[in-house]
Amino acid sequence: MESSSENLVKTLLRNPSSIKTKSQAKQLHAQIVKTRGSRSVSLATIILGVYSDLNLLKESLEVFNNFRYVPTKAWKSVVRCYSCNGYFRDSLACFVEMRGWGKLPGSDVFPSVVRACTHLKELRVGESVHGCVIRFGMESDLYTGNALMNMYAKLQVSSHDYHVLDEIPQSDRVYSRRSSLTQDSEIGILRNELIMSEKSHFESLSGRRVKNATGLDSVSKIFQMMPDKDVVSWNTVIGGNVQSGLYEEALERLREMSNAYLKPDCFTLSSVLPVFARHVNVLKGKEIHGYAIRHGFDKDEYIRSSLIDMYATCTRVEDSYRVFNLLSEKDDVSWNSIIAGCVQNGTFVEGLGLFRQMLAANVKPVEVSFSAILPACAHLTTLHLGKQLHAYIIRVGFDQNMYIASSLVDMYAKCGKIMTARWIFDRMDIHDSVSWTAIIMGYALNGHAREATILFENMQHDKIKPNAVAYLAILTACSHAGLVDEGWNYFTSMNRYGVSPELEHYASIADLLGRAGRLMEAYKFINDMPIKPTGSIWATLLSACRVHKNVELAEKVAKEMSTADPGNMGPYLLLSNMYSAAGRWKDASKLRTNMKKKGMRKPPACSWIEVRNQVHAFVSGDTSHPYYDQIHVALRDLYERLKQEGYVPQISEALHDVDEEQKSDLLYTHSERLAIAFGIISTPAGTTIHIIKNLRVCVDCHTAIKFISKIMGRDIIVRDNSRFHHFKDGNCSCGDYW
DNA sequence: ATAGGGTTAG
Repeated sequence: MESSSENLVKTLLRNPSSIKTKSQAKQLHAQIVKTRGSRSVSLATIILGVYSDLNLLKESLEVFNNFRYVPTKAWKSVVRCYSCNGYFRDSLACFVEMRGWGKLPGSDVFPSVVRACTHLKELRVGESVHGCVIRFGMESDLYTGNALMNMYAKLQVSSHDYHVLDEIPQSDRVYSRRSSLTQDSEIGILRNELIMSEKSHFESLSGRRVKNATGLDSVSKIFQMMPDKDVVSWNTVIGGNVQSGLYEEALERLREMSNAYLKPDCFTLSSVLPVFARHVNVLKGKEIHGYAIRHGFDKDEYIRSSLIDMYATCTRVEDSYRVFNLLSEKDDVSWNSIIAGCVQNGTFVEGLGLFRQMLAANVKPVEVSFSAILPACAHLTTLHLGKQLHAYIIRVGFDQNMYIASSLVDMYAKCGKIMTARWIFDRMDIHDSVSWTAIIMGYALNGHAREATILFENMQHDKIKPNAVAYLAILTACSHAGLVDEGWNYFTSMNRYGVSPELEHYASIADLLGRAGRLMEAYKFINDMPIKPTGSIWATLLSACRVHKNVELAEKVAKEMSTADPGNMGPYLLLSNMYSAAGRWKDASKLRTNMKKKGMRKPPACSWIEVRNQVHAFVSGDTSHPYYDQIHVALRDLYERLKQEGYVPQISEALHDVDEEQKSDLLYTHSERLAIAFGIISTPAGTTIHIIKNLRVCVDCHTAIKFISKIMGRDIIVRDNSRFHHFKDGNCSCGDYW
């Protein structure tokens, strides 16, 4: 009996990996202590190895702490065990101490150490470890190589940020943004020890990091140098390429992978699905979905989240919903995918609803959740929701996240709170082209063209090259302020900076010329464009014709427009309004009858206002609001005071063939006036009134609101469908130019 | 040792 168990112990000690459970390991340990005591260093090392391989941290540490002299193998076991249990700081600390004792690391410990660096987001430490790997000739180890690729894929900055970081010591940047450990003195000391002792890999190679002389990123470079590669290696390099936006490379790798007779698996598929989603059409995406189903991958939760995203990116949100509803367990990623899908496809209210459902389902929102939902508040101009989200963001400490900060800037700007937007912008520690563009567009929409141009220049001083969207922002600023020459200069400079103008830029210039009254120039510009003009470009010119009362050109443009975009009722509507304004009632009514025959209906003018966290909507001529009587009284009162101040209604804007009295009646039932009157009676004196309108403000309302701001001593901010008007002391920020 | 979701666009 005694000898047979002794034989078993011997067999097990010769082959420790045959121990598969905790109780087996503990029994063996107990047996050894019983028969041979606990003094044998080599036996303890074997036991520690067994515990460590089974991820038993507590047991491993008990053995480890009993050593008086720690053998190399024991160090390695503990480093591994710490890392596997998520104690990355301890793993690194142990590794540093082990190196301090002069112990030689190997392929059995590097993967864990690299993994610890990855999780701790310690790129510089990781690079030092990489240097160490090279020095010990372990770069050809499969597992170490895979771990290193994974680390660089996760921690290196993506290639489009690159120019920002080129000129600045990158270590500073990486720590200030990515590391949560900057203030952690313990790891700080650790880091310094490591960096002092192990020379950073890329510093020793070229002094240049991330990208190097070969033009390859670190991930691809390691991949190329690896002598043995398995599916994990391929998946990691493909995932890394996708993360850095190197889509072509990723797909090329995928082809090479098949040529190497390796079968793509779940990991491969969920890494490349986003590429198909963004660069190939729905059909290709469906094909991939089919492939996933045939190979049984579609039950994988990761694949499903990717599919939700893919269908949403291809504007097929219904299909996203279908996949989403199939999920048995919905985690944060699947929620965020469907929410982002809604928001990106313009169904903002649904997006907000899903966000609430996610919270109700006790799924904690992460950074991505907020940057996905904030644009919904921006587009809906629901400041109270945006503020609530902002408060939440501050409480959980996400306010320095680039994506979140940029969407907060955008949200506040779109809600007319340009100063708050600026405040957040100024407090960001790094700006990228997106955050710059958000603030520039914010100033543009709020009518502060000067500030927009200054920021546009500052952006370039900050070494950010303007891209197509940034140009669109600055052109918008110019066109809203009537800065024709500046706008034209920016437009012509685009090619010099390697940005080729697209349809939107041409549209913006056409708008710029048209608004400025240079109608014929605009007409010629549109006709001479290298791109076929669309209905919407003609529409901007048409509305310019209306503002500058050029009926002849308007008729011509309306014709062009209905050819370019036959289903659009815009031209009829505008033209009919112009006929009305010019007193050509017959032409107007003929056109309207025609529209009715074609089944076209005019969207109702609508304005809304937030009072005490509630949205109140008013349609033109609306009498259904519970406080309508008070609103009506307030409007009459206002009208009297306006008249005393010298306000004269511009009845041509009433656009209907009715007698004078009715015209002025129509004038003070416009939806924005209802909303403003309600705002005045339901908020304390002096409070700024924010109004949102779905159509452009008419000339008469614009004049009236200027008077109201003066008489009532109120700032009134009106966002119409293209910009903001800040009314103050009888003036408007648009300078009567809109 | 590997995977999915995010910001600007009249």
